[in-house]
Amino acid sequence: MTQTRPENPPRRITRQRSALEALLAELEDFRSAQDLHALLRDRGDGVGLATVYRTLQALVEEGQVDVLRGDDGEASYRSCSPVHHHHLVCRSCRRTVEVADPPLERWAQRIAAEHGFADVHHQLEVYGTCGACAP
Amino acid sequence: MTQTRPENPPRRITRQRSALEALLAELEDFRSAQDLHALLRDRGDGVGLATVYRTLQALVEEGQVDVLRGDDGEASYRSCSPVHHHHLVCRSCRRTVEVADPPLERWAQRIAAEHGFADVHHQLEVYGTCGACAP
DNA sequence: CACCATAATGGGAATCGTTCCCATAACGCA
DNA sequence: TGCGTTATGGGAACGATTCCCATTATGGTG
Repeated sequence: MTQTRPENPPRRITRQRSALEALLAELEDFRSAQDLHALLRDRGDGVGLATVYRTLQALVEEGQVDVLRGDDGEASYRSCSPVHHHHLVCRSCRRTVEVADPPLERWAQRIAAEHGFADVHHQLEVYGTCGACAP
Repeated sequence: MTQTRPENPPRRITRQRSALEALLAELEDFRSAQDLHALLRDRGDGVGLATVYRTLQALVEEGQVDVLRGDDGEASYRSCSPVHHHHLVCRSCRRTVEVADPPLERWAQRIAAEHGFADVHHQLEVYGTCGACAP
């Protein structure tokens, strides 16, 4: 969904970055930056909030992390696979499953073309209530 | 996409609300609240910013307006038809066309069921560059 | 038409997520 | 080990949105 940028500006491996990547690797749901910042602090790997934001941004650009904007505008992050995919998100606990790309590409291209739009890109999220959260 | 709430709390028709609805009816692209606020001011129908936000919120709840969150988290609004639909948005000028629901409902239901998710809902937006904005 | 209970308004303060600034610390190649 | 450069972090700055609340306007009603 996000393209890796062509040039590779030297990116250093710092304790902070490693800590954040490690944390993200363990989580399987979307978390806000503030959330991640707090989790790191609790775990002992304190990282400045500004750094959390910066690093998260970098990870998104690299395509290693997906962002999702909540209805309140707050961004949530989650590590993701490098291939094109979409998400099935539990609206209650935010647990997330990556799902394959549906046969939508062709449809989107056609619809867009019919209206004179080019360079098409789509964005799809599926929301539901997961088994564990069902009453 | 948004359901009309069951009860109908008396909603008064004020000059401000009418002005905003009229403005929205003329526009066919997503605009930020601040944008709409400025447009109203320029046009002579000054409306307080807080009121613009409140009214916009009400219109969204009533299903008369769609919201879209930009990458920067800023919300954009646009009047919309009452039936289920999606959007084809120009990433340059934000001009928007409502497009029909693709044959996705069934796919979403199936995928969700496979993962134990219920009460499924999907959200899809298609981005592209419209004819007028193509280089 | 005047009256009233109540919902709506608006200006400014308050929130809150996110970014900026910049002096200091850490990385990694030579 | 040394050095040029990038990363860090704490606090200020920002910008969108919401809150507060005294004032005003709406829409029945008598």
